[in-house]
Amino acid sequence: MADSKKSAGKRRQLMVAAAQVLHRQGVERTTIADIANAADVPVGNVYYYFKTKDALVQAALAEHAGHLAGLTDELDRLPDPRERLKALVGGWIGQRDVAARYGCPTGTLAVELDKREDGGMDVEAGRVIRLLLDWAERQFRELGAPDPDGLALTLVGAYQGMSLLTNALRDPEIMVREGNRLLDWLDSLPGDS
Amino acid sequence: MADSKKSAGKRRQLMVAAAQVLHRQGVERTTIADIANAADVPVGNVYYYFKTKDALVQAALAEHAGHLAGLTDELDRLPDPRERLKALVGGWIGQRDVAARYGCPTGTLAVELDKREDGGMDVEAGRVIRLLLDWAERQFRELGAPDPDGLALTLVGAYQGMSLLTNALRDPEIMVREGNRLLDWLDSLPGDS
Amino acid sequence: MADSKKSAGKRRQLMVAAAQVLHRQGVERTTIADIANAADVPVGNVYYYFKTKDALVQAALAEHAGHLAGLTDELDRLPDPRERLKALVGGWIGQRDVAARYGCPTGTLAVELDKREDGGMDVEAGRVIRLLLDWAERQFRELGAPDPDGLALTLVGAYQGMSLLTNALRDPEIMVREGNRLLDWLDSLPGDS
Amino acid sequence: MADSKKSAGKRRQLMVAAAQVLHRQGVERTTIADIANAADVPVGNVYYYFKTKDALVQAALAEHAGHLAGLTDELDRLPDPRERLKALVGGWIGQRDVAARYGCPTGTLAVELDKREDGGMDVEAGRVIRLLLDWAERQFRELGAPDPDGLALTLVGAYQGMSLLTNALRDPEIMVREGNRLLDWLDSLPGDS
DNA sequence: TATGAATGAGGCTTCATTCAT
DNA sequence: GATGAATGAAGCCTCATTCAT
Repeated sequence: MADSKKSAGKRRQLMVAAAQVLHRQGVERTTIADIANAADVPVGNVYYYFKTKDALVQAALAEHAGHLAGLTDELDRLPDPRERLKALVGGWIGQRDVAARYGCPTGTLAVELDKREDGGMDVEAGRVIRLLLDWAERQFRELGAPDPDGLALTLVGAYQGMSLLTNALRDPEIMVREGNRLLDWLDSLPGDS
Repeated sequence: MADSKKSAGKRRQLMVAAAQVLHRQGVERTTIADIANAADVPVGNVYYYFKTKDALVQAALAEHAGHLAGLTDELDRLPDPRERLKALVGGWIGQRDVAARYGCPTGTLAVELDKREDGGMDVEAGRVIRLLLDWAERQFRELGAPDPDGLALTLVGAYQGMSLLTNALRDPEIMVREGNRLLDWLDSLPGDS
Repeated sequence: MADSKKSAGKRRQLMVAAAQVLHRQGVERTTIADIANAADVPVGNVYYYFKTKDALVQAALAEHAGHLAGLTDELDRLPDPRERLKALVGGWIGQRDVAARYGCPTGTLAVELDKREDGGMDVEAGRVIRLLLDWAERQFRELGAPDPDGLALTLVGAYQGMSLLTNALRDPEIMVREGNRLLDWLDSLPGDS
Repeated sequence: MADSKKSAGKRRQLMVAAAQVLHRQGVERTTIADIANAADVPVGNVYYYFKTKDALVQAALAEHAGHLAGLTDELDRLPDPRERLKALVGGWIGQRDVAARYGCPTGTLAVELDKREDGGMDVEAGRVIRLLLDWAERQFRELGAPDPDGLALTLVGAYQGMSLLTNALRDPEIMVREGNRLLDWLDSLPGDS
């Protein structure tokens, strides 16, 4: 059973390992060998699954997107949009230690990819961020709040900003403080619930 | 006299060039040669002014810190703390095109340096960010607002977040939108002015 | 029946594909995968038919030899040796576009194999060329021309030379010009016909 | 004195080494390290003089062109064009052992480069061959022979062909035999001398 | 001080060949 | 037999750093 998964799963293993290692070490400081080791795959074999390092980075981005989609799907089960948003923020706070150490995966990746000339990989990163923006906007809209688009921008921007500060100052408490402020803000918004 | 200036000036030239090029290309993708070229200094000569690449990065950080100090000094001439804060935000909005293309210099540098193992260079980046935090806190305090510490965190966090989104989505308008929101927010704060 | 043919046919498919692809891309720039693809055979399967890449190259050489044998057999049906030789040259001229693009298959292969250290594969290439030399010598001898050996050398040498120039200068007209000169030369030779 | 040449001469050293090693081993089988070793230069340093392996190959081609120019300059001192051409052929015969082992430098290089996709390096090889064609044509024209263009093609074609056969069959005597035939042919041409 | 040149470690990628099913 | 996957040895190239003058 484990074996039947092996072959099909190796690609996945690599994606997961890439997502994690790239988040921790950054794109440029991470070698293919690093990822191969983390995935417990021989270096040469990586190229059977991904033609270039860039392809692996893209895969890591996709992995983050998938993770995010899984998270929002989870949240969508909550009946109330305000509660969904608050649960999202709660999740951020829960990740404060990771954020303090490595920052927001998508955000830091986006920053790094932006410096590359590679065709449109930065755009790809933007797309992942937009996933979150769009989901948030839907919640605000469902809530009946005015300017849901702008509110989403504010929320996600606040998240990226507090992640960055938390990371730069190595202080998880920032995440708590600003997270709670966001929770209050969400509560203060007029809306159907 | 010209000569004594020259060598002192070369060091400065390198710092300025480093700050600019590192902001645009990122730390890892920038070579010593890139910076040397931008500063119009022969490659071999760089090492007379900076022992290692890391030292150059540090210098770039210091350059950013100096620039920031110059900016806040400028703002400090304004009589009213609320106006100072609003002028700061106005400056951010004015930089929207740079932000869309390259992000916030200090923020992106901090993100990249965090991924390095090098001794404490990430801390250094944090220090630059804290300069801004401290200045903002002083303004809020002078304004008589409650929790000036938290307000500074919110303000600077919002700046970093909106810079990141602006950059990731390549849309300067985000900077305008969120910047205006911050201006309104500053106006809404209770205070002595 | 279909199946028994299949596996025998696959070997042949690979030989034909190898001959073609190696001619076009050269030995060193051609990968096993290239040949496998051209032959529509899974990569891993190639090794059931040929132990090494070298064996495939040898097979391509044999394929060229076989092709050459088929050609001379065809020509041998002509009653007159002078006509046979002229028909050979006519065939060369007819191949001018291929020659302009890729050169003479045997000649270019010989040049490349000569650079290898591999045991005697260059000798093998020489053998294929000698097939042609020997056949030409027989025709000259049958024609009663003096020094048939030397004439064969001159004829085949001229062919290799004009192929190379045609290829290097990418000009098929060279093949026509020099081919016609050879035809005149053959006509001018004293002989029984 | 030797030292003053060192720095300026290193580029040249590399060109000469490249020309020789590439002739012997072929383009694809030759590594940068091979050339670096032959030139007694550390591998990493090669890239200071030549940006890529292709650039080195180009340089080798230029070296061959230079060598050829030197040769024809030498020949141009002879008063009679027929003698110049005969001296050229004599030189070819004199090189028979090299030809038997490695073929004609320009010809084999042209064959190999033709298989590459690299931008126009094959054309470059053609240009070197054309140098020889043009020189020969000038001699035939000066001799007053009809169709000097065609005669040059015949002469150089014969050279390439006999080099290839000599190399493929590993028999220097072919060079002697065909070389002498060319000498007779040159003598038989009507002309002013 | 100034500078072109030198050095070598390390990263990405390709590919012939071998395995496991 | 058949086949996708695995493996590791090179090869090309970049670059921080050091040297020699």
